[in-house]
Parts: sequence; structure tokens; C-alpha cells
Amino acid sequence: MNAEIIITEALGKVVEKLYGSVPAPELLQVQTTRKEFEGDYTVVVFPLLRISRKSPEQTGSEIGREILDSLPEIESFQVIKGFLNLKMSSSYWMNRLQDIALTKNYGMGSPSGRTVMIEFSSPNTNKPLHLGHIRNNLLGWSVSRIMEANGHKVVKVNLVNDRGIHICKSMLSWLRYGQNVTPESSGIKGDHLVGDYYVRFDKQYKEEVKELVNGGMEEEQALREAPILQEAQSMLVKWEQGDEQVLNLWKKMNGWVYQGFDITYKRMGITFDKIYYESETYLLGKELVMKGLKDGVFFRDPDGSIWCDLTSEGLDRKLLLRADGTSVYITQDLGTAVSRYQEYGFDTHVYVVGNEQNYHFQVLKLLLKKLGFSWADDIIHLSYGMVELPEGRMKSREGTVVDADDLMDNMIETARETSLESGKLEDMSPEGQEHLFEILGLGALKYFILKVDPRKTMLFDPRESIDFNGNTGPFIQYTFARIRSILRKAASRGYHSRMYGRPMLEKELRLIKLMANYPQIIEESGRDYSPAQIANFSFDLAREFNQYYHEVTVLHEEDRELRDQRLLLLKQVARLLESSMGLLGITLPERM
RNA sequence: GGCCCUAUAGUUCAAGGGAUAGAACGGAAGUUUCCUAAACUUCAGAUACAGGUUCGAGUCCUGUUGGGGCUACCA
Repeated sequence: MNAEIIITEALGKVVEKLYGSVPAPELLQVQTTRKEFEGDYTVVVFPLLRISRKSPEQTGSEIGREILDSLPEIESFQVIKGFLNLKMSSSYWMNRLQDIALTKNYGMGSPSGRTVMIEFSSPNTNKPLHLGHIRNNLLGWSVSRIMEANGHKVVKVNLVNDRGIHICKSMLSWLRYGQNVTPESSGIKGDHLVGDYYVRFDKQYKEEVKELVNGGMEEEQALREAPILQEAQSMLVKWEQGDEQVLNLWKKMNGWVYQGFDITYKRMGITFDKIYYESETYLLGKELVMKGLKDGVFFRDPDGSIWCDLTSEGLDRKLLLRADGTSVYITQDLGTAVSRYQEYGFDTHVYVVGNEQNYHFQVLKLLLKKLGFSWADDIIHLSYGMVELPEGRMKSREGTVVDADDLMDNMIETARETSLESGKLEDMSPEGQEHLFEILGLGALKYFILKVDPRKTMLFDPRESIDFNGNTGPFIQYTFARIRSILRKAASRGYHSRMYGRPMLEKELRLIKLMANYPQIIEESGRDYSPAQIANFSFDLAREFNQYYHEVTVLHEEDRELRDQRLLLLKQVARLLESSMGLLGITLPERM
């Protein structure tokens, strides 16, 4: 059991014994002691003064004495300015280290029996993935791992926006200008090829609008009546009617996009348990809307469109079906949610979607509740912040979109340059090197994104490459590689890591203390859906270890028992680095 | 206009209402006969502004200012 809990419990009993009243739980504040003070855990005594009716100093001393008596793990205490600092005995920490070494899935929560569904990625099929999607994908993946680490059963799902007018634009543009080009014939990745024709459509559309305006038409009318747009709209009608030619083209081009996406996902190390397509769920959404209409929770406008009145909830009225009976964005989301619940009966459903859609999810939950689905309360919108450039938001119109594939290429290239410059890999096979560059480049990218609190807007400057020094993925990877190198040498010399009970250095106890927090970190990052806390843990541990590495020798230690004991410590540090970084989807290399 | 989010060193990020606000990059100065210098050590540098609540506020509340988002019969 973790020390904070032990101390908190003891504190409650001690306060009751000393002052004769049971303190409310929120008055019992135990935290880790700040680095600059002597001690491991700190009791904040201010909240207890009301009960003790004595000075902070006196209260702290009295409690300190009692706790010292009742908990053998505590070696000494000190009261400074109203803070009671407790120092654990070094044998306590050494036992912790042994516990860690002996616990198979150290840090992981026990099975909860709960199913957590996580939707992330959710791409459009007419644009390649960009930096925003990278944050989405990495967050979704990492949160999935963190949920698993908390003992939940996880179902990772993707929702592909594969229908709507935008798809028709790409199709039409390809028919007109594509001359039957394919990813194979052009050598262009499928999603990029389709994206190119989407852009091509937009260019033509703008030209036509301009011509019409020059011919004397009002701009608003021109925007509506440009021939190419009208052609796309009639194509959408054909799609909805099930026109075979249109459907075949749609399937063919979507297939290209999926092939392209698969490559990108694979490179990011991302998989899904199930992929949903809007084209398959929007019909159920329509049925739900009709049911809501029948039940009187929705209403029909004179023009035939169907709405929900949310003004009593402080929101507007929301359109659910157009007058012509076609569905809108939220219609399919209703259908998707219900079919997922029917299929998996999730206890929690996390949607990893940008904060620009906060309103959408607020409405979605309200609508589901109005339709009588009580599990609407189990929906959590993990609303992450945008990735911005120094000049603001990425805009495809201004060509500032940072492409996911390009960015990964660049990261790997930088890893290659940095690695080759160091000259440490000369005896490594070319395949081994390539593999390493990928691990390092992606490690840098993933860590860069995930170390930031998901809810916050973050900044990316394409002109400055992502760092490989300091608080970065490669820093932690490097720390790991160093430890593994020592462990390999130790193994080849026949050394065996083992606990001997030799006195440990302050630095070593600090490392153990950090590692002792791991279970709590996993729990908290799960509670907050925040990989950033995991990243901070990894960094703190790596930094602490690097200082230790610099000061203390392991392989050259003459005292064999001490040497082997240190090997045990190293092994556990490496293990937790690998475990925690694994929760971020980052691989650690044996050497670099 | 209405609603929501946000503001911490030059820059990018930390800090469960608790002690002297931590790191990293960048800047200055150092460390390599010794397990990987992608490391380590030292120095300089910050809570937008004004009130309030509290024994105690970067953190909670109110206002001001700056930044972002939403407010589509797009998805």
C-alpha cells in the first residue's frame, strides 16, 4: 500500500487520540515533501489547528511524535513553518524497491470489469491526415492504453466521414481532370491523390464563381450556382439514390484513401478494434429522429424539417433532418452512439474530438437523453485544444496545413542526421539503423505532442524542428539505452541483480520514491484522461536517473553485493521507463 | 451581440487552495584517462491588470484587457 494512504490513516487516528474529535477527511492533507526540505511526506497542519487549538509548531510536534510512535516505517520528523515533514526509513524504501521488482504488472490497476469505448481519429475521406489529426490519434491511442492500465476493457473505434457533398466534389473533380489516374499509376499515396482532386475542385469552383460575378451576377448567387457545384450536388442526389456508377466510383476512391490512411496509421503505431462508417449509421440516426418526433420530444417545421427545441436548456433549437429528408452531421452521430451501445454496452464512451465541437457534444448528450437513453451521461467528450502555428490556425486555403506524412518523414530524417553525426551506430545493420531512426523520430514527435495537457491549445513551429535534447522523447530513450547497455554488460559478465540490504544512497532512495508513485500516476492520468501526467513521470524519472548515472558507478563498483543491488535498481528504472513510455505509444531502443 | 475556453521566464511547457512558482530550449560559464556528452554542473530570467474570499491564491470568485473557439439546412 502506498505511503500517503498509510500516513493519512494514521494521521486520522492520531488526531482523534490527541484532540478527541474525528477530523473530516479533507483536513487530512498529506503530500510529498518538496525537494529542498528534509523528509519524504508532509502533513499540512494548518487545517488541523481548529481541532487542536494550539499553535502550528506545537500541533505539528505533537502529531509528529504520535505518528512516529505508531508507524514503524517512519524514521524521524521535523516541523517547519506549519508543515510536518516525515522521513521514511531507508529500509522502508528498500522494501518498496523489492516490492516493485516482485510485482508483475507494477502500477497497473486490477480488472475493473468496466468497458470503455474510445472514439478517435475520425477522418474525412477527402483530405490527407494533418498535424491536428496527429494530436487526435496520439491522444486517443495513449488514453486507450492508460484506460487498459487502469484495468478497464477498452474498445478503440474510428468513425469515418465517408458521405456528404465533400466526397462528391473529389469524385467529380477526378472524373473531369483525373484521366483515370490511380495511386498505382501515379505513385501517389491514395489519400493524397484524392486530396489533390479535392483541392482541384475548389480551384475550378472559385474560377467559375469569379466568372459569374464578372458577368454581373451577385456573389451570393454565384456561389450557389457555379456549374461545377451544381454538378456535385446532383451527384450527391445520385449517391443517395444508389446510382450504381456513382457508388462504384465512391467505393473505388474511398478504397484508395483507406489504403493511404492505413499506411499512416501503421507508421504511427495505431490500430482500431472497429471502424464505423457514417454511410452505415446515418439511417439509424434518421429512425431515431422519427421516433423522437413520434414521442413528441422533437417537432416538425411547416417546411417539413425536423428540430429539437433546446431553449429551456439554455441552447438554441437544433436541426435534425432537412426539409428534403436528408440527414445532417448530428443525425448520424445519434445513430452511431446508439448502435455502439447496443453492440458493446459500454460503461463509458470517450470521444476524442477537438474543442471546436464542444457545442456539438453538449447537444448530442441532450438529444440522447431526450430520446430516453440514460447512458448519455456516460459519454465523455475529451475536448482537446487545437495545434496552432505561430501565425495562428492551420488553413488549407493558405497552404499552411502541416501534413502528417511529411512531418513524420522530417522527424525520421532529423533522427537519422543526429544519429549518424554521433557515429555510435557504425556496427549496426542498415535495417537496424532505419528501424532506430523511426523509433527516435516518432518518439520525439509523440512526446512533443503528449507532454502537453490535452485540453490546452498547443503551438507548433514548422520552421523549428522538434528538439531531441532536454525534455523530449529521445532524452528518455537515451536514458533507457544507457541502462540497457549496462545491463547487457552485466549479464555478459555473469552478474545477477539482487537485493542485499546494503545501505543506499540518498539519490537511490529518491529514485525509488519516484517509482513508488507510478501506480498513483496511472490512476490520476486515467481519471483526467491525461497522458501528459505520464510523460511528466517518465521525464522526472529519467532526469533523476541521469544525475545518478553521472555520480555513481555500477559495473566498476568493487563491493559485489552493492554492485548487484544497484543492478536491481537500474533494472526497475528501465522497466518503468519502458512501461510509462509504452502508455504514450513510444518505443524505447536498446541502444542509440 | 450571446455562450465557452484561455493568459506563468525571451520561447515551449509544469505546478491535486499550502513552504523560497518547477523544467526544458535559447543565453553565459564549466565537466570526457571512468558503465553512451542525445548526458551532467553552475548562473541570469516569469504568475496580463485591478479588486475580493481565505490562516494561506498561479490555482477559487468578480471586473478589465489580450488570444482562441462556437453560435451552418458543412462534416
